[in-house]
Amino acid sequence: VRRLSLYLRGLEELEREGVRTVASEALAARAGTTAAQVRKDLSLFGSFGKRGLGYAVPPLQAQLRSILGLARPRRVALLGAGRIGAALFEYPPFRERGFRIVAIFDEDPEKIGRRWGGVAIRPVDELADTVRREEVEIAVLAIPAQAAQRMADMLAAAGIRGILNFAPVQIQVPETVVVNDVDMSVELEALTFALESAPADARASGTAG
Amino acid sequence: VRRLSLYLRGLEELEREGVRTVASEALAARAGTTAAQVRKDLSLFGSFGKRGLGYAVPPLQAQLRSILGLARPRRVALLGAGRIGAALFEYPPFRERGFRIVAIFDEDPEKIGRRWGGVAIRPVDELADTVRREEVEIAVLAIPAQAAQRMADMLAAAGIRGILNFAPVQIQVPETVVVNDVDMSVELEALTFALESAPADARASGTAG
DNA sequence: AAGTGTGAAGCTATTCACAGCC
DNA sequence: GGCTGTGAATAGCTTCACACTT
Repeated sequence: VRRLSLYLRGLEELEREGVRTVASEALAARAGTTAAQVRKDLSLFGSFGKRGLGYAVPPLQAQLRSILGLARPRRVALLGAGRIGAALFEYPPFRERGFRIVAIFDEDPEKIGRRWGGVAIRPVDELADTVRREEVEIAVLAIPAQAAQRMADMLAAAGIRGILNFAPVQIQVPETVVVNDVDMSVELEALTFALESAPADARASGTAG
Repeated sequence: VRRLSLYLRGLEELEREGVRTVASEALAARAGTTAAQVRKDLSLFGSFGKRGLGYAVPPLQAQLRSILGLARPRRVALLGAGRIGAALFEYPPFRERGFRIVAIFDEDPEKIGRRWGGVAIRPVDELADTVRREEVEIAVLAIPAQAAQRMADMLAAAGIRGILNFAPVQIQVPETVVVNDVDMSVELEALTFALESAPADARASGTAG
């Protein structure tokens, strides 16, 4: 599934380079996978290519955006105005893909009331109201582990639909909420595992899973 | 593989709670998986449990640390002293697991010469020397996409063994280098995909893959 | 009784190979 | 001739079920 997102990125690069049409082989190289994989993945959602030619870049881009649910902008709340929150708030790929951070929350009274690029940092007790008023669909959890479950409960109660969780803890949510975890120390440890267990035959790129 | 890392975290939590012994069932709950999965995963590396009792927390922790290559501290270089770099530099789970950031690099002359908690921000042309002198094993790439391949080439030439890549681009490295990609916008798009394709039966936690 | 370790079964994902279209 | 779409084959991963140990 997340390969689709890599294909979309590859197509954006190709478009910037002025390429109009692309073969599965070339797209696979950009996404770090194989031509057969690209074709299988895409054919799962429809027939987008032309035999003998390849895929037309702009239409396939539009298709992928639609499949990935990026056809319309998404309203996002950021929880946690610390360093990770700051990094995510300014992260260009988010806004390029249509994610709009419309609300920021923090528990630190020092931070509450400040503004980041026109968005006020609010106290957590305004969460439910703000989520509803601003029609927030997605929350990004950039807070310490011990606060994560509490915030997840409030978000679920406020009717959020998805959570991108950067907190290094497993959160429990009702079935109505989709969670995706991004765990940076797990990723770093996957790397040391690969270093430890394959110091000789270490194969490149993405093998650290 | 990255479940091992989640088990380790669960064991650390359990130790803080004073628990001495744990069943696969309970550990699975913390890691968001099943008891059978925990037993399979662990049995792949040895027999760590006692039938009828479960796993002894501290020894299993030590075993997992060793399997994950965390037995000794790892010397890390941070490339990119921007917002993402700042977030990662201060990220407590990294230092808790024995990752030591011993060098920081950036291309911005404004930033070069500054210090973050005693570590100087250096220009990129000092990279090879510093990596060797400081015996850096791992690099964290927290830089824009267009600079990533260039930095990866320099790191590979300097003899780095692993790269944790936060840049939203696929980098090419020689076989001697292991790369692990962390792509935040891919993760966010995996979430919107799940929202789009399963608005009704959305199952919780980790389903967004 | 409680709970691991593990073969076997079941399932999902990837790769192969090639017919069919441009 | 080049390249997609896709069944078939393969590989990898997860769940099941239960013998066996404490």
